[in-house]
Amino acid sequence: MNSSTLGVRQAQKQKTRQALLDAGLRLLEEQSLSSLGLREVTRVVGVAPAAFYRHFRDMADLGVALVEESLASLHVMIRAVLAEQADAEEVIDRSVEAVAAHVALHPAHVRFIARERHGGVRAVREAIAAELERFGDEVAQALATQEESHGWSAEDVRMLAGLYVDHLVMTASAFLEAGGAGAEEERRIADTARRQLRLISLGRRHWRDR
Amino acid sequence: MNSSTLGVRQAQKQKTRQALLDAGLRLLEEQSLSSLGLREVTRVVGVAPAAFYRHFRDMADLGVALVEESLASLHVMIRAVLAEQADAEEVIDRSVEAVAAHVALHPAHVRFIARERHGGVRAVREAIAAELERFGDEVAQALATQEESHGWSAEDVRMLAGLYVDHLVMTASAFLEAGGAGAEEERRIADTARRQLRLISLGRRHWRDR
DNA sequence: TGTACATCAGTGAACGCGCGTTCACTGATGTAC
DNA sequence: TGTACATCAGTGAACGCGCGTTCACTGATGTAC
Repeated sequence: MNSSTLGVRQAQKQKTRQALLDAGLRLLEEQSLSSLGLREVTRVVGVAPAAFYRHFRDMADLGVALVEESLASLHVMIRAVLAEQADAEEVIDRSVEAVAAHVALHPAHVRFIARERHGGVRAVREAIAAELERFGDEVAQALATQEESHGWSAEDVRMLAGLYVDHLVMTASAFLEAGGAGAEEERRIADTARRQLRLISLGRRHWRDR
Repeated sequence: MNSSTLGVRQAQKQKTRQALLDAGLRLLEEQSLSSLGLREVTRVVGVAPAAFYRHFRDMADLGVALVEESLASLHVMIRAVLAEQADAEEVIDRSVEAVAAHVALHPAHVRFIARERHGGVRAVREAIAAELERFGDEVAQALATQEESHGWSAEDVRMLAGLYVDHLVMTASAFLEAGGAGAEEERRIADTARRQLRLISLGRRHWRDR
């Protein structure tokens, strides 16, 4: 056994751990983390309740692990959008499409973040806040390199980045709630999101000549 | 006994009901509605568990009642801000001050709304969504009468109103989380909120000449 | 005003149930030689 | 390669506990006459 291939024992342990995370995420679609029980999770996975302790200290610990998992995929999506080189209008269209696609692909992850961002478990709230702050920093860094940000203070760029990140989370959870409501409602949400981004983009363009 | 003064019995019942709501709100500062127990609430109030059923069907029912209570005070605050006649910069300053004051005065109400807006109890989520939509409509109505909205479509005005309402909720919960972090952090949040509102206001001013 | 009866907010005991945590254990996997 | 021992992921039984809900009840308040 070398460092890149895990032994059979480690591999099996990882598998069980992932099964616990998957089961937790699934159960969290219909409740909050602070009411999710350890026995519920192990029952779904099909292991003894006590096995849980081989992987997590308690449910809050599992929640923090879910934060990392949930935001990793979002991170990839955001990077892709930021990397694009196109005019403002096109970036807006692509961003809204990317958010819609992300929600369709990872609804449980998005729901978990929206639900627990202000939820009842401190450790999880803090993990989400820290991660979203890193997102904001990353967006700010990308914005700073763009021509429209010439002459902006670092604080102003960060403020705009925060507005974008908040808008992203809002739009994602709007798509999520519309999940069952049909394509009509989804189009309405996408349309509103695009117009809001256009308005913000306009404000950005005129920021210098206030 | 006439219709305006309740009998002793009715008055006592109201008092107990309010005590249950107050206790629930207090207990929800450290957990989510979906994990709050009926017995916890009655224990704090000092009544028998079974007494709960004289007032609410279950905890979700109590939650819906808390939504109405929590948003009533916010409604009053928003109306006051909207009624103001002043230049944009002044309205922004007053709005952010009003939000900060509201959070300082009703922290538990704000926390409840932020937490349960995307929480695990459907009936409560829906009650909050419906109420925030009414807020949006009201803000839109106020915006429509302003000079800057001349030539705007109703849809565009409603889109802007939605942006303001979302920003309000975001800012309120940011103030809340900063609650214990000192005046420094609060000033930073107020400053960011003001700049974001200024940028949105700029976008609004240039919306027509896109 | 006084009396007889109706209402109903709150009681207290009881129920079955699922919870989180502990513990000594088992047996497959890993390691040393 | 084979053997003897160590490790440790997962087991299964047990524990005490608080939960939501039910029920017949009590006694203060309300109503009709």
